[in-house]
Amino acid sequence: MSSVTPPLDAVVDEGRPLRRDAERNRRLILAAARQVFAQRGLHAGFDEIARVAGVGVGTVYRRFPDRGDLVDALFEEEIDAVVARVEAAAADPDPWAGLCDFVTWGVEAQAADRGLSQVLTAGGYGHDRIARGRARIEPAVAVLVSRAQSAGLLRADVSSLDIAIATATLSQIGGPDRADLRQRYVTLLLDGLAVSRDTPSPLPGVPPVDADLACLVEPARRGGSGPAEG
Amino acid sequence: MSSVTPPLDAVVDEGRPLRRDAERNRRLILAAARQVFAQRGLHAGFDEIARVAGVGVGTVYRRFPDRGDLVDALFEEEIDAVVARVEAAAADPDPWAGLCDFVTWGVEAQAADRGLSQVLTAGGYGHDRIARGRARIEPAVAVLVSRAQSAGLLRADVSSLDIAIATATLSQIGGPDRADLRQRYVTLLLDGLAVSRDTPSPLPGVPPVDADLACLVEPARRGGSGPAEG
DNA sequence: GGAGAAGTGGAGCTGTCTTTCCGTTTCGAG
DNA sequence: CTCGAAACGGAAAGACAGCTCCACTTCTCC
Repeated sequence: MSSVTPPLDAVVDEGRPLRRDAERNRRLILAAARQVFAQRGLHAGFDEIARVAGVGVGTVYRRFPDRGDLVDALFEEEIDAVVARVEAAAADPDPWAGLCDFVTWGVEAQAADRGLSQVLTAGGYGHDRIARGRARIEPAVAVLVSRAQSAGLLRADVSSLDIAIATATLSQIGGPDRADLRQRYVTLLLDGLAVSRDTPSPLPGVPPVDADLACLVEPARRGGSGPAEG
Repeated sequence: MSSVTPPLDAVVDEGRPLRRDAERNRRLILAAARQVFAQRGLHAGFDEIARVAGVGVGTVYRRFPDRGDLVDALFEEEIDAVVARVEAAAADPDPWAGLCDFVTWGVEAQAADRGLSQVLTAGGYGHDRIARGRARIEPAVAVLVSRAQSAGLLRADVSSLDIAIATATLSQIGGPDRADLRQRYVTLLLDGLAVSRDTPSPLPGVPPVDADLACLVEPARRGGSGPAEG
Protein backbone atom coordinates (compact mmCIF):
# COMPACT_ATOMS: atom_id res chain seq x y z
CA MET A 1 0.00 0.00 0.00
CA SER A 2 2.34 2.72 1.23
CA SER A 3 6.02 2.80 0.40
CA VAL A 4 7.14 -0.79 0.78
CA THR A 5 6.16 -3.05 -2.05
CA PRO A 6 8.87 -5.56 -1.39
CA PRO A 7 10.69 -7.00 -4.37
CA LEU A 8 10.12 -10.41 -2.76
CA ASP A 9 6.53 -10.05 -3.80
CA ALA A 10 7.72 -10.36 -7.32
CA VAL A 11 9.48 -13.60 -6.49
CA VAL A 12 6.39 -15.21 -5.04
CA ASP A 13 4.16 -13.72 -7.69
CA GLU A 14 4.46 -13.76 -11.42
CA GLY A 15 7.52 -11.76 -12.41
CA ARG A 16 9.97 -14.00 -10.65
CA PRO A 17 13.58 -13.03 -10.93
CA LEU A 18 14.54 -16.64 -11.56
CA ARG A 19 18.11 -17.17 -12.51
CA ARG A 20 18.49 -17.13 -16.26
CA ASP A 21 19.08 -20.87 -16.58
CA ALA A 22 16.20 -21.60 -14.26
CA GLU A 23 13.84 -19.53 -16.31
CA ARG A 24 14.97 -21.27 -19.47
CA ASN A 25 14.34 -24.66 -17.89
CA ARG A 26 10.98 -23.54 -16.64
CA ARG A 27 9.95 -22.81 -20.21
CA LEU A 28 11.36 -26.09 -21.44
CA ILE A 29 9.36 -27.91 -18.79
CA LEU A 30 6.16 -26.14 -19.70
CA ALA A 31 6.65 -26.90 -23.37
CA ALA A 32 7.35 -30.53 -22.59
CA ALA A 33 4.39 -30.80 -20.26
CA ARG A 34 2.11 -29.30 -22.88
CA GLN A 35 3.13 -31.96 -25.32
CA VAL A 36 3.10 -34.86 -22.90
CA PHE A 37 -0.20 -33.92 -21.27
CA ALA A 38 -1.78 -33.54 -24.67
CA GLN A 39 -0.71 -37.01 -25.71
CA ARG A 40 -0.97 -38.99 -22.52
CA GLY A 41 -3.34 -37.01 -20.35
CA LEU A 42 -2.73 -35.40 -17.01
CA HIS A 43 -1.66 -38.60 -15.29
CA ALA A 44 1.56 -38.59 -17.28
CA GLY A 45 4.67 -39.21 -15.24
CA PHE A 46 6.94 -36.32 -14.26
CA ASP A 47 9.75 -38.56 -15.44
CA GLU A 48 8.53 -38.36 -18.97
CA ILE A 49 8.05 -34.62 -18.85
CA ALA A 50 11.58 -34.25 -17.52
CA ARG A 51 12.99 -36.47 -20.23
CA VAL A 52 11.19 -34.59 -23.00
CA ALA A 53 12.30 -31.27 -21.51
CA GLY A 54 15.86 -32.51 -21.25
CA VAL A 55 16.13 -31.77 -17.54
CA GLY A 56 16.24 -33.93 -14.44
CA VAL A 57 13.09 -34.91 -12.57
CA GLY A 58 14.28 -32.97 -9.58
CA THR A 59 14.14 -29.80 -11.59
CA VAL A 60 10.55 -30.38 -12.53
CA TYR A 61 9.58 -31.00 -8.91
CA ARG A 62 11.46 -27.96 -7.67
CA ARG A 63 9.69 -25.66 -10.09
CA PHE A 64 6.24 -27.28 -9.86
CA PRO A 65 5.96 -29.01 -6.50
CA ASP A 66 2.65 -30.53 -7.38
CA ARG A 67 0.88 -31.44 -10.56
CA GLY A 68 -1.77 -28.84 -9.99
CA ASP A 69 0.81 -26.06 -10.25
CA LEU A 70 1.86 -27.32 -13.63
CA VAL A 71 -1.72 -27.75 -14.78
CA ASP A 72 -2.61 -24.26 -13.61
CA ALA A 73 0.33 -22.75 -15.42
CA LEU A 74 -0.39 -24.60 -18.64
CA PHE A 75 -4.11 -24.61 -19.07
CA GLU A 76 -5.09 -21.13 -18.05
CA GLU A 77 -4.31 -19.83 -21.49
CA GLU A 78 -5.86 -22.81 -23.20
CA ILE A 79 -9.09 -22.13 -21.36
CA ASP A 80 -8.83 -18.52 -22.48
CA ALA A 81 -8.65 -19.83 -26.01
CA VAL A 82 -11.81 -21.85 -25.48
CA VAL A 83 -13.65 -18.84 -24.13
CA ALA A 84 -12.44 -16.75 -27.05
CA ARG A 85 -13.68 -19.35 -29.45
CA VAL A 86 -17.11 -19.53 -27.82
CA GLU A 87 -17.39 -15.77 -27.97
CA ALA A 88 -16.35 -15.69 -31.59
CA ALA A 89 -18.96 -18.34 -32.34
CA ALA A 90 -21.57 -16.32 -30.49
CA ALA A 91 -20.72 -13.35 -32.71
CA ASP A 92 -21.40 -15.30 -35.89
CA PRO A 93 -24.27 -13.62 -37.73
CA ASP A 94 -25.83 -17.06 -38.23
CA PRO A 95 -26.64 -18.43 -34.78
CA TRP A 96 -26.82 -22.00 -36.00
CA ALA A 97 -23.52 -21.81 -37.86
CA GLY A 98 -21.95 -20.39 -34.73
CA LEU A 99 -23.14 -23.31 -32.67
CA CYS A 100 -21.97 -25.85 -35.25
CA ASP A 101 -18.63 -24.17 -35.42
CA PHE A 102 -18.10 -24.27 -31.70
CA VAL A 103 -19.17 -27.89 -31.27
CA THR A 104 -17.00 -29.02 -34.15
CA TRP A 105 -14.02 -27.10 -32.91
CA GLY A 106 -14.56 -28.10 -29.28
CA VAL A 107 -14.63 -31.78 -30.09
CA GLU A 108 -11.41 -31.53 -32.05
CA ALA A 109 -9.66 -29.33 -29.51
CA GLN A 110 -10.35 -31.85 -26.78
CA ALA A 111 -9.52 -34.82 -28.96
CA ALA A 112 -6.17 -33.26 -29.84
CA ASP A 113 -5.36 -32.58 -26.20
CA ARG A 114 -6.36 -35.18 -23.66
CA GLY A 115 -5.16 -32.91 -20.90
CA LEU A 116 -7.52 -30.16 -21.97
CA SER A 117 -10.38 -32.61 -22.02
CA GLN A 118 -9.58 -33.66 -18.47
CA VAL A 119 -9.19 -30.12 -17.23
CA LEU A 120 -12.52 -29.12 -18.72
CA THR A 121 -14.52 -32.08 -17.53
CA ALA A 122 -13.00 -33.62 -14.43
CA GLY A 123 -13.07 -31.27 -11.48
CA GLY A 124 -10.07 -31.25 -9.23
CA TYR A 125 -7.14 -31.20 -11.55
CA GLY A 126 -5.71 -27.75 -11.37
CA HIS A 127 -6.02 -25.16 -8.65
CA ASP A 128 -7.88 -21.88 -8.45
CA ARG A 129 -6.76 -20.57 -11.81
CA ILE A 130 -8.33 -23.53 -13.56
CA ALA A 131 -11.50 -23.27 -11.52
CA ARG A 132 -11.89 -19.63 -12.42
CA GLY A 133 -11.22 -20.35 -16.07
CA ARG A 134 -13.82 -23.10 -16.19
CA ALA A 135 -16.37 -20.84 -14.60
CA ARG A 136 -16.02 -18.45 -17.53
CA ILE A 137 -16.82 -21.03 -20.17
CA GLU A 138 -20.31 -22.02 -19.22
CA PRO A 139 -21.88 -18.54 -19.33
CA ALA A 140 -20.28 -17.96 -22.71
CA VAL A 141 -21.75 -21.21 -24.03
CA ALA A 142 -25.07 -20.22 -22.52
CA VAL A 143 -25.11 -17.11 -24.69
CA LEU A 144 -24.38 -19.16 -27.79
CA VAL A 145 -27.10 -21.63 -26.88
CA SER A 146 -29.83 -19.19 -26.04
CA ARG A 147 -29.15 -17.18 -29.14
CA ALA A 148 -29.68 -20.26 -31.30
CA GLN A 149 -32.76 -21.13 -29.29
CA SER A 150 -34.23 -17.64 -29.66
CA ALA A 151 -33.74 -17.93 -33.37
CA GLY A 152 -35.86 -21.07 -33.27
CA LEU A 153 -33.06 -23.20 -34.65
CA LEU A 154 -31.87 -25.08 -31.58
CA ARG A 155 -34.32 -27.19 -29.62
CA ALA A 156 -35.47 -25.44 -26.48
CA ASP A 157 -34.92 -28.25 -24.03
CA VAL A 158 -31.12 -28.43 -24.15
CA SER A 159 -28.97 -26.49 -21.75
CA SER A 160 -25.46 -25.20 -22.22
CA LEU A 161 -24.20 -28.04 -20.07
CA ASP A 162 -25.85 -30.55 -22.37
CA ILE A 163 -23.74 -29.10 -25.13
CA ALA A 164 -20.62 -29.25 -22.99
CA ILE A 165 -21.23 -32.88 -22.04
CA ALA A 166 -22.05 -33.95 -25.57
CA THR A 167 -18.98 -32.18 -26.92
CA ALA A 168 -16.66 -33.68 -24.35
CA THR A 169 -18.14 -37.11 -24.90
CA LEU A 170 -17.69 -37.08 -28.65
CA SER A 171 -14.09 -35.99 -28.23
CA GLN A 172 -13.33 -39.40 -26.77
CA ILE A 173 -13.96 -41.15 -30.07
CA GLY A 174 -10.97 -42.22 -32.11
CA GLY A 175 -7.36 -41.16 -31.88
CA PRO A 176 -6.01 -37.65 -32.44
CA ASP A 177 -5.90 -38.25 -36.16
CA ARG A 178 -9.45 -39.47 -36.56
CA ALA A 179 -11.23 -36.16 -36.97
CA ASP A 180 -13.02 -37.70 -39.93
CA LEU A 181 -14.59 -40.34 -37.71
CA ARG A 182 -15.56 -37.93 -34.93
CA GLN A 183 -17.19 -35.54 -37.36
CA ARG A 184 -19.68 -38.23 -38.31
CA TYR A 185 -21.03 -38.17 -34.78
CA VAL A 186 -20.81 -34.42 -34.53
CA THR A 187 -23.04 -34.32 -37.58
CA LEU A 188 -25.50 -36.71 -35.99
CA LEU A 189 -25.51 -34.66 -32.80
CA LEU A 190 -26.17 -31.42 -34.64
CA ASP A 191 -28.96 -33.04 -36.63
CA GLY A 192 -30.41 -34.14 -33.31
CA LEU A 193 -30.09 -30.67 -31.85
CA ALA A 194 -31.92 -28.93 -34.68
CA VAL A 195 -35.50 -28.05 -34.01
CA SER A 196 -36.60 -29.67 -37.23
CA ARG A 197 -35.21 -30.77 -40.54
CA ASP A 198 -36.46 -32.50 -43.64
CA THR A 199 -33.39 -34.34 -44.67
CA PRO A 200 -30.27 -35.52 -42.86
CA SER A 201 -27.03 -33.60 -43.24
CA PRO A 202 -24.71 -36.01 -45.04
CA LEU A 203 -22.27 -37.80 -42.78
CA PRO A 204 -18.69 -36.89 -43.63
CA GLY A 205 -15.93 -39.44 -44.00
CA VAL A 206 -16.37 -43.11 -44.62
CA PRO A 207 -18.23 -45.61 -42.44
CA PRO A 208 -16.06 -46.93 -39.63
CA VAL A 209 -14.34 -50.28 -39.80
CA ASP A 210 -14.19 -52.80 -37.02
CA ALA A 211 -10.93 -51.47 -35.61
CA ASP A 212 -12.44 -48.03 -35.11
CA LEU A 213 -14.43 -49.33 -32.19
CA ALA A 214 -11.21 -49.88 -30.31
CA CYS A 215 -10.23 -46.27 -29.68
CA LEU A 216 -12.93 -45.60 -27.13
CA VAL A 217 -11.80 -47.14 -23.92
CA GLU A 218 -8.33 -47.61 -22.64
CA PRO A 219 -6.80 -50.56 -24.45
CA ALA A 220 -5.72 -53.74 -22.73
CA ARG A 221 -2.38 -53.43 -21.05
CA ARG A 222 0.66 -55.48 -21.83
CA GLY A 223 -0.05 -57.62 -18.78
CA GLY A 224 -1.96 -60.88 -18.44
CA SER A 225 -4.97 -59.66 -20.34
CA GLY A 226 -3.56 -61.05 -23.54
CA PRO A 227 -3.77 -58.16 -26.01
CA ALA A 228 -4.48 -60.25 -29.09
CA GLU A 229 -1.88 -58.11 -30.91
CA GLY A 230 -3.79 -58.06 -34.16
CA MET B 1 -3.24 -90.50 -30.96
CA SER B 2 -3.74 -94.28 -30.70
CA SER B 3 -4.88 -95.85 -27.45
CA VAL B 4 -3.92 -93.32 -24.80
CA THR B 5 -6.39 -90.49 -24.42
CA PRO B 6 -5.30 -89.50 -20.97
CA PRO B 7 -7.95 -88.56 -18.42
CA LEU B 8 -5.92 -85.39 -17.98
CA ASP B 9 -7.55 -84.18 -21.19
CA ALA B 10 -10.75 -83.76 -19.26
CA VAL B 11 -8.97 -81.61 -16.74
CA VAL B 12 -7.57 -79.33 -19.40
CA ASP B 13 -10.85 -79.19 -21.29
CA GLU B 14 -14.26 -78.07 -20.15
CA GLY B 15 -15.75 -80.82 -18.01
CA ARG B 16 -13.07 -80.56 -15.40
CA PRO B 17 -13.34 -82.92 -12.49
CA LEU B 18 -12.23 -80.21 -10.10
CA ARG B 19 -12.22 -81.08 -6.47
CA ARG B 20 -15.41 -80.02 -4.81
CA ASP B 21 -13.86 -77.13 -2.86
CA ALA B 22 -12.00 -75.99 -5.94
CA GLU B 23 -15.18 -75.88 -7.98
CA ARG B 24 -16.89 -73.91 -5.23
CA ASN B 25 -14.05 -71.40 -5.20
CA ARG B 26 -14.11 -71.17 -8.95
CA ARG B 27 -17.73 -70.08 -8.80
CA LEU B 28 -17.00 -67.63 -6.01
CA ILE B 29 -14.23 -66.12 -8.10
CA LEU B 30 -16.42 -65.78 -11.16
CA ALA B 31 -19.14 -64.11 -9.14
CA ALA B 32 -16.65 -61.75 -7.57
CA ALA B 33 -15.03 -60.97 -10.90
CA ARG B 34 -18.40 -60.25 -12.46
CA GLN B 35 -19.09 -57.69 -9.77
CA VAL B 36 -15.62 -56.16 -9.70
CA PHE B 37 -15.22 -55.98 -13.47
CA ALA B 38 -18.64 -54.36 -13.75
CA GLN B 39 -17.72 -51.66 -11.26
CA ARG B 40 -14.06 -51.05 -11.97
CA GLY B 41 -13.53 -52.32 -15.47
CA LEU B 42 -11.30 -55.09 -16.69
CA HIS B 43 -8.10 -53.56 -15.30
CA ALA B 44 -9.28 -54.36 -11.79
CA GLY B 45 -6.67 -56.00 -9.62
CA PHE B 46 -6.82 -59.73 -9.01
CA ASP B 47 -6.25 -58.80 -5.38
CA GLU B 48 -9.62 -57.18 -5.20
CA ILE B 49 -11.38 -60.04 -6.93
CA ALA B 50 -9.77 -62.42 -4.47
CA ARG B 51 -10.82 -60.31 -1.52
CA VAL B 52 -14.42 -60.09 -2.69
CA ALA B 53 -14.49 -63.82 -3.40
CA GLY B 54 -13.02 -64.53 0.01
CA VAL B 55 -10.09 -66.53 -1.36
CA GLY B 56 -6.37 -65.86 -1.68
CA VAL B 57 -4.87 -64.27 -4.77
CA GLY B 58 -2.95 -67.43 -5.48
CA THR B 59 -6.21 -69.27 -5.92
CA VAL B 60 -7.42 -66.80 -8.50
CA TYR B 61 -4.18 -67.06 -10.46
CA ARG B 62 -4.15 -70.85 -10.33
CA ARG B 63 -7.65 -71.12 -11.72
CA PHE B 64 -7.35 -68.29 -14.26
CA PRO B 65 -3.69 -67.93 -15.14
CA ASP B 66 -4.31 -64.85 -17.19
CA ARG B 67 -6.96 -62.22 -17.26
CA GLY B 68 -8.15 -63.32 -20.65
CA ASP B 69 -9.23 -66.69 -19.24
CA LEU B 70 -11.38 -64.95 -16.69
CA VAL B 71 -12.80 -62.55 -19.25
CA ASP B 72 -13.59 -65.40 -21.62
CA ALA B 73 -15.35 -67.35 -18.92
CA LEU B 74 -17.39 -64.37 -17.78
CA PHE B 75 -18.42 -62.49 -20.86
CA GLU B 76 -19.34 -65.19 -23.30
CA GLU B 77 -22.83 -65.38 -21.91
CA GLU B 78 -23.14 -61.63 -21.60
CA ILE B 79 -22.37 -61.31 -25.29
CA ASP B 80 -25.01 -63.93 -25.98
CA ALA B 81 -27.43 -61.69 -24.12
CA VAL B 82 -26.48 -58.75 -26.33
CA VAL B 83 -27.03 -60.79 -29.47
CA ALA B 84 -30.36 -62.00 -28.16
CA ARG B 85 -31.41 -58.45 -27.47
CA VAL B 86 -30.42 -57.26 -30.93
CA GLU B 87 -32.37 -60.09 -32.48
CA ALA B 88 -35.39 -59.34 -30.36
CA ALA B 89 -35.16 -55.70 -31.41
CA ALA B 90 -34.92 -56.74 -35.04
CA ALA B 91 -38.12 -58.73 -34.59
CA ASP B 92 -40.06 -55.71 -33.37
CA PRO B 93 -42.87 -55.01 -35.84
CA ASP B 94 -41.91 -51.34 -35.78
CA PRO B 95 -38.38 -51.08 -37.18
CA TRP B 96 -37.77 -47.70 -35.63
CA ALA B 97 -38.99 -48.75 -32.20
CA GLY B 98 -36.71 -51.78 -32.41
CA LEU B 99 -33.71 -49.59 -33.12
CA CYS B 100 -34.57 -47.19 -30.31
CA ASP B 101 -35.02 -50.07 -27.93
CA PHE B 102 -31.68 -51.58 -28.75
CA VAL B 103 -29.74 -48.33 -28.53
CA THR B 104 -31.37 -47.41 -25.24
CA TRP B 105 -30.75 -50.82 -23.78
CA GLY B 106 -27.23 -51.08 -25.15
CA VAL B 107 -26.18 -47.79 -23.60
CA GLU B 108 -27.50 -48.83 -20.22
CA ALA B 109 -26.09 -52.33 -20.39
CA GLN B 110 -22.64 -50.95 -21.04
CA ALA B 111 -22.97 -48.19 -18.48
CA ALA B 112 -23.96 -50.71 -15.84
CA ASP B 113 -21.01 -52.92 -16.65
CA ARG B 114 -17.74 -51.25 -17.52
CA GLY B 115 -16.23 -54.62 -18.24
CA LEU B 116 -18.84 -55.36 -20.87
CA SER B 117 -18.18 -52.02 -22.47
CA GLN B 118 -14.47 -52.81 -22.68
CA VAL B 119 -15.03 -56.30 -24.01
CA LEU B 120 -17.31 -55.01 -26.73
CA THR B 121 -15.18 -52.10 -27.83
CA ALA B 122 -11.53 -52.69 -27.08
CA GLY B 123 -10.11 -55.59 -29.00
CA GLY B 124 -7.69 -57.84 -27.22
CA TYR B 125 -9.23 -58.40 -23.84
CA GLY B 126 -10.53 -61.92 -23.91
CA HIS B 127 -9.44 -64.80 -26.07
CA ASP B 128 -11.13 -66.66 -28.88
CA ARG B 129 -14.48 -67.08 -27.16
CA ILE B 130 -14.84 -63.32 -26.89
CA ALA B 131 -13.70 -62.75 -30.43
CA ARG B 132 -16.27 -65.21 -31.73
CA GLY B 133 -18.98 -63.62 -29.63
CA ARG B 134 -18.18 -60.13 -30.87
CA ALA B 135 -18.26 -61.32 -34.44
CA ARG B 136 -21.89 -62.36 -33.97
CA ILE B 137 -23.05 -58.94 -32.83
CA GLU B 138 -22.29 -56.83 -35.83
CA PRO B 139 -24.28 -58.84 -38.40
CA ALA B 140 -27.24 -58.82 -36.04
CA VAL B 141 -27.05 -55.05 -35.68
CA ALA B 142 -26.70 -54.80 -39.44
CA VAL B 143 -30.08 -56.49 -39.84
CA LEU B 144 -31.67 -54.08 -37.39
CA VAL B 145 -30.10 -51.14 -39.18
CA SER B 146 -30.94 -52.10 -42.71
CA ARG B 147 -34.50 -52.92 -41.76
CA ALA B 148 -34.96 -49.41 -40.37
CA GLN B 149 -33.28 -47.97 -43.43
CA SER B 150 -35.45 -49.92 -45.82
CA ALA B 151 -38.48 -48.60 -44.00
CA GLY B 152 -37.22 -45.11 -44.74
CA LEU B 153 -36.96 -44.24 -41.07
CA LEU B 154 -33.25 -44.41 -40.44
CA ARG B 155 -30.89 -42.25 -42.47
CA ALA B 156 -29.19 -44.22 -45.19
CA ASP B 157 -25.64 -43.11 -44.54
CA VAL B 158 -25.09 -44.75 -41.15
CA SER B 159 -23.63 -48.19 -40.84
CA SER B 160 -24.14 -50.73 -38.10
CA LEU B 161 -20.72 -49.83 -36.72
CA ASP B 162 -21.75 -46.21 -36.45
CA ILE B 163 -24.54 -47.39 -34.20
CA ALA B 164 -22.14 -49.51 -32.18
CA ILE B 165 -19.68 -46.65 -31.74
CA ALA B 166 -22.34 -44.13 -30.82
CA THR B 167 -23.89 -46.52 -28.33
CA ALA B 168 -20.61 -47.36 -26.68
CA THR B 169 -19.67 -43.69 -26.54
CA LEU B 170 -22.86 -42.58 -24.85
CA SER B 171 -22.48 -45.34 -22.27
CA GLN B 172 -19.47 -43.48 -20.91
CA ILE B 173 -21.56 -40.60 -19.66
CA GLY B 174 -22.37 -40.44 -15.97
CA GLY B 175 -22.14 -43.11 -13.31
CA PRO B 176 -24.09 -46.37 -13.20
CA ASP B 177 -27.02 -44.58 -11.59
CA ARG B 178 -27.32 -41.76 -14.11
CA ALA B 179 -29.51 -43.43 -16.69
CA ASP B 180 -31.63 -40.27 -16.67
CA LEU B 181 -28.68 -38.22 -17.85
CA ARG B 182 -27.57 -40.67 -20.52
CA GLN B 183 -31.04 -40.95 -21.94
CA ARG B 184 -30.96 -37.26 -22.80
CA TYR B 185 -28.14 -37.93 -25.22
CA VAL B 186 -29.68 -41.14 -26.47
CA THR B 187 -32.71 -39.06 -27.38
CA LEU B 188 -30.54 -36.54 -29.20
CA LEU B 189 -28.77 -39.33 -31.06
CA LEU B 190 -32.02 -40.95 -32.15
CA ASP B 191 -33.37 -37.61 -33.29
CA GLY B 192 -30.18 -37.23 -35.29
CA LEU B 193 -30.53 -40.69 -36.78
CA ALA B 194 -34.09 -40.19 -38.01
CA VAL B 195 -34.47 -39.43 -41.68
CA SER B 196 -36.61 -36.44 -40.92
CA ARG B 197 -38.73 -35.00 -38.18
CA ASP B 198 -40.78 -31.90 -37.57
CA THR B 199 -40.37 -31.55 -33.88
CA PRO B 200 -37.77 -32.73 -31.37
CA SER B 201 -38.55 -35.68 -29.12
CA PRO B 202 -38.61 -34.21 -25.63
CA LEU B 203 -35.43 -34.76 -23.65
CA PRO B 204 -36.06 -36.89 -20.57
CA GLY B 205 -34.75 -36.04 -17.13
CA VAL B 206 -33.59 -32.66 -15.98
CA PRO B 207 -30.79 -30.56 -17.45
CA PRO B 208 -27.39 -31.54 -16.08
CA VAL B 209 -25.67 -29.64 -13.33
CA ASP B 210 -22.02 -28.69 -13.26
CA ALA B 211 -20.95 -31.83 -11.40
CA ASP B 212 -22.39 -34.03 -14.13
CA LEU B 213 -19.51 -33.11 -16.38
CA ALA B 214 -17.14 -34.88 -14.06
CA CYS B 215 -18.13 -38.48 -14.72
CA LEU B 216 -16.64 -38.61 -18.19
CA VAL B 217 -12.94 -39.04 -17.79
CA GLU B 218 -11.01 -40.75 -15.10
CA PRO B 219 -10.92 -38.53 -12.04
CA ALA B 220 -7.74 -37.05 -10.61
CA ARG B 221 -5.81 -39.46 -8.46
CA ARG B 222 -4.97 -38.96 -4.83
CA GLY B 223 -1.44 -37.95 -5.85
CA GLY B 224 0.04 -34.51 -6.38
CA SER B 225 -2.63 -33.40 -8.77
CA GLY B 226 -4.53 -31.90 -5.89
CA PRO B 227 -8.10 -33.15 -6.22
CA ALA B 228 -9.75 -29.97 -5.02
CA GLU B 229 -12.05 -32.17 -2.90
CA GLY B 230 -15.10 -30.09 -3.47
C1' DG C 1 -9.01 -93.30 9.05
C1' DG C 2 -4.79 -92.86 6.51
C1' DA C 3 -2.00 -91.62 2.43
C1' DG C 4 -1.15 -88.71 -1.01
C1' DA C 5 -2.79 -85.70 -4.50
C1' DA C 6 -5.12 -81.40 -5.08
C1' DG C 7 -5.84 -77.11 -3.48
C1' DT C 8 -4.95 -73.03 -0.57
C1' DG C 9 -3.39 -68.34 1.07
C1' DG C 10 -0.72 -64.72 1.64
C1' DA C 11 4.17 -63.27 2.37
C1' DG C 12 7.30 -61.45 -0.49
C1' DC C 13 9.66 -60.80 -5.11
C1' DT C 14 9.56 -57.83 -9.20
C1' DG C 15 8.94 -54.05 -11.96
C1' DT C 16 6.77 -49.29 -12.21
C1' DC C 17 5.99 -44.81 -10.86
C1' DT C 18 6.44 -40.92 -7.55
C1' DT C 19 9.12 -38.08 -4.71
C1' DT C 20 13.12 -36.66 -2.02
C1' DC C 21 17.84 -35.72 -1.14
C1' DC C 22 22.39 -34.16 -1.66
C1' DG C 23 27.02 -33.79 -4.02
C1' DT C 24 28.13 -31.17 -8.06
C1' DT C 25 27.57 -27.51 -11.44
C1' DT C 26 26.27 -22.96 -12.98
C1' DC C 27 25.25 -18.25 -12.44
C1' DG C 28 26.08 -13.54 -11.39
C1' DA C 29 27.30 -9.80 -8.03
C1' DG C 30 31.21 -7.63 -6.29
C1' DC D 1 38.42 -13.91 -10.79
C1' DT D 2 36.19 -15.47 -6.61
C1' DC D 3 32.71 -16.82 -3.79
C1' DG D 4 28.03 -17.77 -2.14
C1' DA D 5 23.63 -18.87 -3.41
C1' DA D 6 20.72 -20.92 -6.68
C1' DA D 7 19.89 -24.54 -9.51
C1' DC D 8 20.86 -29.04 -11.26
C1' DG D 9 20.48 -34.12 -12.09
C1' DG D 10 19.85 -38.46 -11.15
C1' DA D 11 20.49 -42.10 -7.60
C1' DA D 12 17.83 -44.05 -4.38
C1' DA D 13 14.01 -44.26 -1.01
C1' DG D 14 9.10 -44.96 -0.75
C1' DA D 15 4.63 -46.48 -2.25
C1' DC D 16 2.22 -49.76 -4.91
C1' DA D 17 0.22 -53.21 -8.05
C1' DG D 18 0.95 -57.73 -10.44
C1' DC D 19 2.39 -62.20 -9.90
C1' DT D 20 4.88 -66.45 -7.90
C1' DC D 21 6.02 -69.83 -4.71
C1' DC D 22 5.82 -73.08 -1.16
C1' DA D 23 4.66 -74.61 3.63
C1' DC D 24 0.33 -75.90 5.08
C1' DT D 25 -4.67 -77.56 4.72
C1' DT D 26 -8.39 -80.11 2.74
C1' DC D 27 -10.37 -83.46 0.02
C1' DT D 28 -10.96 -88.11 -2.01
C1' DC D 29 -10.14 -92.69 -2.71
C1' DC D 30 -9.18 -97.00 -0.82
